[in-house]
Parts: sequence; structure tokens; C-alpha cells
Amino acid sequence: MKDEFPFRKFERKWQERWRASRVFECSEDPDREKFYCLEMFPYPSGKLHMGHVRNYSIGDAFARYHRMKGCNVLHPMGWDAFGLPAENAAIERNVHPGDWTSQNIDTMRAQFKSFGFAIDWTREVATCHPEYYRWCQWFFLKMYERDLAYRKKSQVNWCQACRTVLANEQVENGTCWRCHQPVRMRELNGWFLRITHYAEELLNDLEMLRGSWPDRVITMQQNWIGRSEGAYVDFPLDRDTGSIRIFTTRPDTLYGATFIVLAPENPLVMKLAERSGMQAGLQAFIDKVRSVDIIERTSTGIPKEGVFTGCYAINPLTEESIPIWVSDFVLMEYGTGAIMSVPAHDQRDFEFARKYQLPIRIVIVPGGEIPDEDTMEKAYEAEGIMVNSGRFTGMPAAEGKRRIIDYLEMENMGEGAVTYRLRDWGISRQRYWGTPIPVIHCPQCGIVPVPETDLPVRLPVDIEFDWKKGGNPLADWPPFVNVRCPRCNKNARRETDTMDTFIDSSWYFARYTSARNTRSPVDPVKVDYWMPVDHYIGGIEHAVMHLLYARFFQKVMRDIGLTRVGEPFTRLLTQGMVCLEVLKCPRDGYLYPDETIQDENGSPVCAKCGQPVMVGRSEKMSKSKRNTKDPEEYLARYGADTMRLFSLFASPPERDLDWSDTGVEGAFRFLKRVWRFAQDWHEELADSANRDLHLDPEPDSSPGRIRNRVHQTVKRVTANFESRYHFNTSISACMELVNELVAIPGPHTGQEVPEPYCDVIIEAFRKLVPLLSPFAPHFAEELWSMMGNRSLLAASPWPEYDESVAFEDMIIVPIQIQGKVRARLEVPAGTSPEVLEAMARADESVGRWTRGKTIRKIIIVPDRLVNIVIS
RNA sequence: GCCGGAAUGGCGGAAUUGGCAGACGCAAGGGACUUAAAAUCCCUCGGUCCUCUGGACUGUCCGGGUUCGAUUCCCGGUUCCGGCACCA
Repeated sequence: MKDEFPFRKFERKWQERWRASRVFECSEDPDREKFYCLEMFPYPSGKLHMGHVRNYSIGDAFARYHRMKGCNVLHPMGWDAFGLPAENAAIERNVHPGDWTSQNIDTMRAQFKSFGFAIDWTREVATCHPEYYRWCQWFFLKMYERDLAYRKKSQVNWCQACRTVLANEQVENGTCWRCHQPVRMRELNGWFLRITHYAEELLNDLEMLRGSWPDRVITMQQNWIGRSEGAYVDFPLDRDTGSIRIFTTRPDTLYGATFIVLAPENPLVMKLAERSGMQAGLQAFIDKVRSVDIIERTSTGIPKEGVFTGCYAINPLTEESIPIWVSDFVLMEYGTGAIMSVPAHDQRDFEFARKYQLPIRIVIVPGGEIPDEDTMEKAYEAEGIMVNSGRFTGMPAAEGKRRIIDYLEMENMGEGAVTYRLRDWGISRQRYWGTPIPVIHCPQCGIVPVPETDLPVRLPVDIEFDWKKGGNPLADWPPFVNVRCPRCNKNARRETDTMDTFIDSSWYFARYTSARNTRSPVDPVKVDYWMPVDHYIGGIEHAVMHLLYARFFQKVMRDIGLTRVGEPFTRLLTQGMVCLEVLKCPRDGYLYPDETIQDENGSPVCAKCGQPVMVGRSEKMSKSKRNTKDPEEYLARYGADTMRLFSLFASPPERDLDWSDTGVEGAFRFLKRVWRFAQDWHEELADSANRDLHLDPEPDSSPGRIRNRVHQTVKRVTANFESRYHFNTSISACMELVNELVAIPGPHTGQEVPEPYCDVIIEAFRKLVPLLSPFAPHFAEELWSMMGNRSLLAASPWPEYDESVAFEDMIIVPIQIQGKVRARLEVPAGTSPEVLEAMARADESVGRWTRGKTIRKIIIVPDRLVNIVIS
């Protein structure tokens, strides 16, 4: 059977050869250029999904290409193995989270292997292994020593459904990022990492990444860090001791500050209430604010509510007494939880002042005229000249800012300051399946860190627990909780919070460089050889959280002397989602394709109720929308190479990919076509590897043109790997070449092999097969060995191209008249403008268009076009 | 509201710096092979029109502009996607 395409057989064969030859295992070699290629490691959720297939197909193409280019490639894999779904599975089906996780890992590892990814499996890590998470604990202790980890009571985002705390980044539109239930505020003690200590550096270093990270990720991180420059200003209380500190970005408007507003959570509120005797009213207001859920409270549209505290403060510059209010629009978490209100120059303050009839004073004007404060319709927020501002009157606002800050500092009334939107990272989770925080609470000594020598604090795996009960089972497990204080040896209590799993994924990329090291998280020599990651590939959903935390950890690792590298990821590629149209029945909701049947007109109807099915637009594949496709099915039917090829061909990596069964079929057809062509030429190709080729056909002969195309294709595919990463066009280029090869006469058309073609075809295959290998590695490896190569293609050099052969000798130059193509000239490349002009003027069809007209101008771009402008 | 990104045939997409719009693939239609089907191969395939083996006009979200020439650059707008959203 000549036409048979035995992909199942050869895919298994090459996977086995790669494994046995250990070709993808690597070690440090200072003499070779290193290339660290990494895709974001998966959460072991059960089985691979199409998003994984795409992600790892992209990364694998890079890894294979750079290995063939001669780089020492590190391409590892591991498991982000702690986290909530494991506990949810435990609750649903009463299996231990650890068992559930390790089964999933086994399943998914096997799947990875059946895709033939070029991975160094000796470096595999799983974050739930004590050998891994002990170093998460170690990092925690190091940070604790350096005051980068601390415990505080705070208002936290609380998800009732998950019974845990969420970081701000994990709250999406007021709902939990995992279960999408509303998030409530709750006061809780917990552990924090002082990421704000690095805010400035995390912001500034983004500039180094510009150009090699997507702009939008840089922008998102900038917005998230949210630097603002301004000043703290102290407003003394009127007829009382003490003062209120506010933060403002507009010290130049200080003379226009006519009232103060406190956040409802600000502890000052109740103190002031006591003085004014207005406790009842203020408490009622605070309770009312608290009762509103976070979604509503943080939505911009709703009108601002406020209450007067009955107390006054002194504006330090005007020395006037101004009222102190409380309102829900002021946030306790930002700045100082108190603001000065300048209604003339802040729209929100303006609306508030109008609503409660508070005074408005203009202190900045665009020109000379001062508008009427009683009739103005909105705040003037732009730059201008200061008025009504004492000694600062007449200054441009920008200068006034500096001068007022200087003055405040001189008079001890405030200081210049920078604040950030970024908050410290709350890492405590009231959950079982995570890294235990290595701390002991002693009634005598207080908080005592677990000594380094006692690490890891093992998560008890033999825990007996009713998973359905919810909450954190660790807190109810005496063997874990009851310990002796490492300092005084008296009875103490172990911390039962576990770490946010984002800790685990904040340094795994460094661990891969020294995966089995038992003395420290990373070996300093190895980590500095491999780091930073050269190509990091993953989903855009990690643009802020994971990538910001990882950057933070990298800087901490640097500062504690583990590495010299300060930024972990040199290049970032954010791949798009895998999408498919959704099917929806008006009665039964989302449907799988096999839950629909065709009616007599061939339109899809719901199999259950017979109603017409709406075909919705293409959306990210998800179980809840029932628009998923199982990679396993396609793997069995078409093989790994076809899936990989399709995933890369259907759209460029950063864009969304629409899954298409017929598209997969197309990729399969292409591979079969090349296969069949190779079989037809078997006699010529088999064991041709060591043959000397005579490659000197006339450049403008048919075989000469084939050579030209071959070398051009090598050039195009190579260029793509170096700069644009649009593998869809790389694959197109290979397809075009195959189309040209198939068009020549030969055994596949039932003809004799014409003499001049034979060596050209052999050369074509020597180039084409390696070009395809990053996309369809088993297929390429099989053809490579058929051609008589003894060594693995995966370890062979990337094909070279000869610029002089890739060079196009004859070029078709279009002739335009008034910008419209009217004729074409076939000329040798590099034909001079003079000759082109003469040829264009002499051209017959040009004459038809120019007859009776005056030629005003002729624009000539050599090798590109001729444009004749007529009057 | 603010900040990004996108918009090209029936569909996914291509067009390196302003220089032949629609590569490559999918779908569709026609044909060959076949008892038939599958597989494979060949042809057509943006739109409108004409005197139809050719040719004209038009066409890259819409409206302007710059230019000999704009999918590409500039200004204004529409729609969609994403992020942030009382941040003082």
C-alpha cells in the first residue's frame, strides 16, 4: 500500500527514539549559546484541552528551531499543582486532593508525551511536592527576615463560596475570579508580602521590556501599579489636638480646598463622632455603606452619599476652618483614606459640593478671567494660572505644585510623596491544598518563624476530614496545629493559613534550572547560566497577576543573592484563545454538537425539544458553554503532527484561533500530500543523504526556478522564527513550495524523472523536511530517516540558504498609469530606472493609455513599479 | 468615563519600509477517476457591468486629508474585543 500514511506507527516510534536518546535533556555548557524556552506550566485539571495544545505547540516550535540552530536549549515542564479545584473535587467525589492531583498529572504527562513535545522531563517539578514547596516556605522566611512579609488585620475580599480570601487581582467586577460569586468585605488577620517596596522598580523596569513584551501587557502593568505623584498634607483639627493627613496630586489647588472627606472605614470617623456627639448618625451611615455589596459600591455611576461629622479642620494655607465629611467615594485602601476636596477643580468633588451646598473656590484659571463660582457647571481640571492663592497667585500651576510642596515641607505641614495603586500582596488562604505558611503562634513569644532547618512544614496527607464541611481542615487537625514553640518550647499553635498558589508559580521558572537541588531553591551558577527565560509563552489572562508576581520574586531572589538576573522573561508571547461557535437552544441552553439533530431543511434543532438551535458567535472554548473539543479524539484520528500543524497554521499565535474540523482535515491533507509525493519519489530519495548533488541548473530553467523557490522558502521560514513568529505564514510558504514541486513531471504524474530535476528534488527535500520539523516533528523525522540520515533530525542543523540562489533574477514590474496597473514588464532584477522608463514608454499597451496625453511625470522604483502620471 | 487593540472575499487569514489587495488554507460550484462511495487529481471562485479565450469600473468598517500611489501615514467618526474604573 503505497498511499498508506502510518502516522500512528511512526509517531510512537520517534517519541520512543527521542526518549531513549535523551536528545532533549540538557546541561550547562558555557561554550554554547543557551536558549531557555518556556510555556506557562499547566494546572493539572484532568486532561489537556485545546488551549494547552496550542500553547505547547507554539513553544515547542521555538524550542526545536533553536536547538537545530545550535543553541543549548532548556525546555522544561511541570505542574502548578496546588489550588482550589483539587479541593472542590474532593468535596464533590470524596477523593483526596493529593490523589486527584497526582492522577491528573499522570494522565496529562502521558498526553504531553503523545504530542511529542521536545521536553527535558528530568527537570519536571510539581508545586505540591514537599521538595518544591519547602522552598516556597524558605522564600517566605527570607522575606519575613527582611520585613517583606508581615501580618496585619485588614479588610479583605472574601468569597463565601470558596470560603477564602482573594487578592485584589483575583476579584473581577466584584466577583470571584474562579467561581464568579459576589465577593464581600471582611476583616481578617493575614499575611502580606511587601510588593509595594518594589513598586518603583517594577514600574521602571517595564521600559527594558518595551519592544519584546506586548505593549498592552506593559500598559496593563503600568496601570495596575498606578504611580501618582503629589503630596501629603496635614490639616490640623479645629479646636482640638491632632490633624488629618491627606494625599493629593494637586497641591497647587490647596487654596481651593473647602472641605475634607474621610473614608467610612477611617478610624478617625468615630473619634470625631464622639467629639461632636454625632455617633448615632455616623454609625448608621457607616453601616449603610457596609451593607452595600462591593459591586455596587465600586461602580462609578451611582450618586455619592455623604454625612457631616460635626467637626472642622484648618486649611494650613488659608487658615480657614473647613468642615469634615464622610463619604463612600473615599477609599480607605488608597492614600491615607482621607482627601481634601477642591470642588472647583475636581469633577467628583464639584458634584459632591453642589449636592450638599458646600463652598466652591476657584484657584486655577486658564486665562485672566475668573468664572463665577455660583454658576459654573463643571470643575476646571486642566492646567492654568493660580489665583486666590496668597503668595502663589500668578504662578503657573506646574510651578505652584513644586513651590507649595517646598513650603509645606519647610513649615512642617506636609511633604512631597508618591503613592501607588498597587497594594501589598495578601497571600493567606483559608484552604488545605496549598503551601503551609511556616510560622508558629506562641502565647509567650508571639509570632515565631519555623527555623529553616525544620523545613519543609509538611502538609499532612493522612488528614481525616469531612470535605463537605468546607473551610480549612488544617485548623481542625490537632496533629498539625499543636506544636512546641521553637523558641521557648512551650505549647503553641501552628499557622493554618496556606499560601496563595501564585507564590508557587512566581519562581518555578528558576527552579527548572536546578530542579533537584536540595541545598537551596536554585543553584546560583546554573540559574545564572539559564536565566532569564528567552521566550515565555502563555495566555494574556496572566498579564497582570502572574507576570507581576514573578517579576517581584525575581527581584527578591536577586536581592537575597541567589541570582544576578533582575527580570525573569526577556520576551513574552501572549497567545490567543482557542474559540468555537456556541450552540444554544432557547429552552435547554448551551448544547454540544451531538445534542443537536438536523430537521427536514437541514437546519440544526435541539435533540431534546426539537426547537431550532441558535448558532452563536465564536467564543473561548469552555465546558460551561459546551463548545469544547477533546484533543484526544483528534489525536487518535489525525495524530499529533496534524493537530500541531493546524494549531499553528490557523492564525498567528497572538490572535484567537477558531477551531475548525475541516481546517484540521486540511492540515492532515497537506501532510499526506507531502508523504505521498515522497513515496512516489522513493527511488530517488531513499538513502540519498550522502549523495553528492550536481546543482547547477540554468537559473531561468524550470529546475532553476525550483531551486530558487527552495532557497527562498528556507529564508522566509528562518526569518519568521527570528522576528515575527507568524508560523501560519511559515507553513504557507512550505505549502507553496510543495505546490511547485508537485507541479513538475515525475513518478507521481506517471512520468520518468527528467534528469535535471532529480538532484534538485533531493535538495528540496533536504531543506523542506527540516523546515517542517518544528511544526510536524514525527513526520519530518520519519522522512529524514527514509532519506538515509542516521542521526536524529531533532539534533541536526537547521537548513541554510544561499542568498544568490534565493535571489530572484527576473522580476515582473507593473506599469501604472495614474496609479492603475495597465501593463507589466519582465526585466532582470536591478534594471536601471532609465531602462525601465524607456521600456515603459515603448510599451504598446502603455501607448494606448497615453496617446494624446502629456506625460507629466514618471515615478520609477527599481524592481518594484513604474507609475506614469499624465495630465 | 479613561487606556489599549482590532475591523480585509462565504470563512480563517496574507500583503518586510507607502508600491500588482486577497498568498496559503477552508467552504462552495463544476469536472476527471470509480459500478458506487471514500481517497485523489484538475478547473472556477470579492462585487458590478460589457461588445465575454478579453476588458471596464469598483472594492481592505465609514467620512475627510497627505501622496504620483494608502489595507499601510494623519484627522474625525462607527462597531467589536480587552484592561482599568470613585485611585484623590
